[in-house]
Amino acid sequence: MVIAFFKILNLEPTESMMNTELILKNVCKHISLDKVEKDFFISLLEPKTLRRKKIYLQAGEVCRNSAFVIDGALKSYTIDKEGKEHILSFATKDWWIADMYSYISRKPAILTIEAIADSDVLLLSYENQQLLYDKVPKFERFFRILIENALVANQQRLIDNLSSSAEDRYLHFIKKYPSIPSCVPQHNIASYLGITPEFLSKIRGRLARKKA
Amino acid sequence: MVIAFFKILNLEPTESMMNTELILKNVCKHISLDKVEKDFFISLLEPKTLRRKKIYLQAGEVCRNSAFVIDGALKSYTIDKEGKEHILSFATKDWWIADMYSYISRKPAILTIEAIADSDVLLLSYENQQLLYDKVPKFERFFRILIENALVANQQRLIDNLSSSAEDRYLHFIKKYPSIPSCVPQHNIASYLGITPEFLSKIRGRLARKKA
DNA sequence: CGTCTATTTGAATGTACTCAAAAGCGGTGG
DNA sequence: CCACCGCTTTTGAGTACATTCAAATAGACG
Repeated sequence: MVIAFFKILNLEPTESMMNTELILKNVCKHISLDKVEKDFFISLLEPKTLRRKKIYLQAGEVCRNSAFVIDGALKSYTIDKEGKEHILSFATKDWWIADMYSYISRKPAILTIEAIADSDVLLLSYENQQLLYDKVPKFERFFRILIENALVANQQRLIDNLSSSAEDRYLHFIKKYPSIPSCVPQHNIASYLGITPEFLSKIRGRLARKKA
Repeated sequence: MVIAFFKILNLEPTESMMNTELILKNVCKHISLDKVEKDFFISLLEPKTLRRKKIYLQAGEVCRNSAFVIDGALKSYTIDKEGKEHILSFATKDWWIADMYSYISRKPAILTIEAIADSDVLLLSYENQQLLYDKVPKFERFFRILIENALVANQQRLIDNLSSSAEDRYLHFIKKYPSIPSCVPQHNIASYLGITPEFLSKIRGRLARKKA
């Protein structure tokens, strides 16, 4: 909540306040940047603080930004015709989140994005991203790689959904994302796995009994 | 099967034989190319003909190429521990197919890719793709967009799987890909939808009776 | 025409869901 | 500090959706 603190004092956030280290490290995993490029990139970001339950993007609006999570946790989800929430993705520290469809097509978002916990994010607007592509073409590569990885992860998840039981999917989830269960309510995890909260509870009961 | 014909005669396929129009049109939907760039791109492609049931990529091997389908139909799938096949994607005319994970990581493929019908494809090797990125950076953009679209489609499918019944998923599928049911056996569609062939048959029976 | 594979049909079963109610768990105020 | 509130999780009984297994039909190809 560092950024929030400076916001309250009504100071312009500076680089040091923004905790740019994390995002630069994230980018430099895939491309190398010199000082000027780093500074330019950082200058395009807008820090933002979200309180728990704050809806950052409402389905129906155009998603104008990609958000990089510095701290906290967000979720993206759809609401079906019966009013049920289905979580497409979580994003915690060091992850990006957006309604990809809306962001790239400039059409109304299908997803709603909401803070699960108080969160600090850095926003990169679509316009700034295009600017970035023009001035520092390396970023085409960075975001291509980012999306490639997202696609692969998504495909894995799809295969998982097609081939595994709810129990196996849950076990796989807590193994792959051990940090998430601690910061996300259980019924959200059920939604992500595509099962009801009641059933997830029963699975957990069964597993606990099995272990004992 | 034009390419196959020339292969039999042992002639080097030329541009005109390769039906490059389709792939160039596919590329030029997103980036514009001059003659030299087009020719260079085409020079990096390798035409290949696959008979029905031919396994083009075996899980465990490294996926060295992306395949663009000129004609025919392919599927990518995994086999689970119980020996059941789960189809991740189909590819017909004007689509790309690869084991994305293996292709970008150079690690053993998770997916097997197989021709469902006799097919003609154009292969772009990983090395040639890197070459292409170097010489014609616009292609970074093209493949980024391609993957963005693939990611969005995948996310949609995931949401669909989380939120809809098998019947709704089937209806959605035949609406979205009306051309596929005619060239793909029904049990493959069941596998894609994540249900058993028997159950898909029952759904179809129910729908037919409903309509009448 | 016979063989092989794909699809359909039916009965029994299992996995996951619905609905309802109870128990747990922070917070907040008296 | 305890009592109460709202929200999440657990538990249980009954139900629905989808699977398994087995057998019958239908289609495709030599």
